[in-house]
Amino acid sequence: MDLDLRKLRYFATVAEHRHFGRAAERLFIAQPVLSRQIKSFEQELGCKLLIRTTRSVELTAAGQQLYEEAQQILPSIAAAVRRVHDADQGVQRLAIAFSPGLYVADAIREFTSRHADVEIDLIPTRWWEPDRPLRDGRAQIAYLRRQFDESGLHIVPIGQDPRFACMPAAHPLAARQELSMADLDGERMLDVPNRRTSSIEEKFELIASGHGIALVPLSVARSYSRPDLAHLPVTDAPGIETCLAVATDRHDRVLRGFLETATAILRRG
Amino acid sequence: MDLDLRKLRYFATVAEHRHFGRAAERLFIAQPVLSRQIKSFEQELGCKLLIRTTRSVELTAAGQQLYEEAQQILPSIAAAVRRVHDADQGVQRLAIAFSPGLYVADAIREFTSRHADVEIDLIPTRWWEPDRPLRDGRAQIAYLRRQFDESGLHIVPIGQDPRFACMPAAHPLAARQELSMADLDGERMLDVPNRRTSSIEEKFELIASGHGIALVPLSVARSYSRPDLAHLPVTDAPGIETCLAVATDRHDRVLRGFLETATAILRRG
DNA sequence: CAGATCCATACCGTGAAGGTATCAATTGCC
DNA sequence: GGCAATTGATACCTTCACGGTATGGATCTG
Repeated sequence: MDLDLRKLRYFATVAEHRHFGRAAERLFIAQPVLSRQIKSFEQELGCKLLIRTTRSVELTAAGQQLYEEAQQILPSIAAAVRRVHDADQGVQRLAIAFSPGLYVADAIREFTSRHADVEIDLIPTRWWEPDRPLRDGRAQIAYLRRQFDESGLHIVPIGQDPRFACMPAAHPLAARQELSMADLDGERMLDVPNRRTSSIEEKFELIASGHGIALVPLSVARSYSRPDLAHLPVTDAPGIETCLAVATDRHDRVLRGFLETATAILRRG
Repeated sequence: MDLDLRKLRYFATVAEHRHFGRAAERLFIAQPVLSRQIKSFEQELGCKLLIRTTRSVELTAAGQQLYEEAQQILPSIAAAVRRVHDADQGVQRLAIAFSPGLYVADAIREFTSRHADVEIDLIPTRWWEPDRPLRDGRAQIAYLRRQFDESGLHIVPIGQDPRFACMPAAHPLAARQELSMADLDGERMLDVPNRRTSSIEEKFELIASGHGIALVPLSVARSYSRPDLAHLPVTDAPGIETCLAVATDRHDRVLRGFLETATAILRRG
């Protein structure tokens, strides 16, 4: 019924070396023991894993699949045990779910500088279900763009993320204090990432070299400031609403601390 | 050294019930056995997991952490074993990595209808490292926007995804059959999709409420059609290059089949 | 054909897991 | 306060899985 992790490790070593003798040596056990363990493992699983001749060891389809699974499972178990030991040493932990569209680096940097003892787990989510890790308990906080008000979640709007126009410092508009969307009419706007740029850095390269102007959220503008680029607030651009969702059943010190930090970040602008 | 999954299951059951007797009953073992196994488990891990009095059972911090880990580990192991059994029954499997910005549903639907015997694993990636699952063996195929030519990956451009202008249905241009980039001069263009700024849904909200026009790939236009939006092909807009990356070390029938399907999809338009 | 290589089998000792019987401690009732 | 009930821990026994050594059978090599 339970998968035996020791046997899984034995199997993974044999699969890696394709050789019982060398695998046994690596595992610090005698070769006959390894043969017997693998055989027993195959019986427990109910399927053959290895095709052995006296001169070669090959993987069956099931064996190949199990080998790939083992390469996921074994390190993840080791990491889990490490986290348990950390918790035993008093390390607090906060798992934050975020969709790729949301910029969380500032809040996390600020939070970790204040709470150096708290370990952060970043859990990437699929953008169409940003609340999933929250619901299945894998995260305590989730970043969302729009407002979910589904049951069991507590939504905390942490502010409008204002948008900035990013342009070359030499651009005529760069002398202004702020802009409106009307000022940008007729400007060449970069719809990135496009065929030439996919990284945000390349985007700023393009802007700096005069290929156009882009609208970016405050947090991006702040973290990519360079002397040859100007960022101007666009007063009437629709802000991007960012929310934090927290599960209703947990309200500890760490969680409250992060909410405060995240809110403060956006407020400060 | 190896975590004992049986003991982990025992512990998880005790943690769930907070009661040795009932947990033992659920596990179909005698209560003293359970007590001894938990004690042994704590010694193996090197930390206390439970605070027991004769009338109550509580979790320590380490115990709480381990309980959460167990809720991830145990189902994932069961799923892994299922996949191994599937593989043993001849079920082929294909893991596809994709960043949220890339639309893969059409290709997958088409592929599964042709290869009903192949199980698809969808692996969401962080957009800044879309090739990660490929490199660590968790996926056989990765969707990318731009051309990575890093070592060990084989890049297959599967075509230009033509771009459509998305605008309110009431917009003057919406009556046209097709557009050129010149027609869009002076229009307010929305700087999305930008993985750092906005969800797709929000983008279409903005467009519908008259805040601008956006260029979107065909696949996105097709899957987000709504009555108040119009999508018109832009004949001279540079297409968005979509690539598939495959690990160089695997070239089986299933993988080749998917490449063909994905290419055909984009060709058909 | 002889020797080397390599995996499998046979057999043995140790220890962990499961069982039953019972103890010790706390709670609750009278 | 004392007694019964509840609950987890301990003691002791049996079985079986895991480790070891010795050896067999098959295949490749010179």
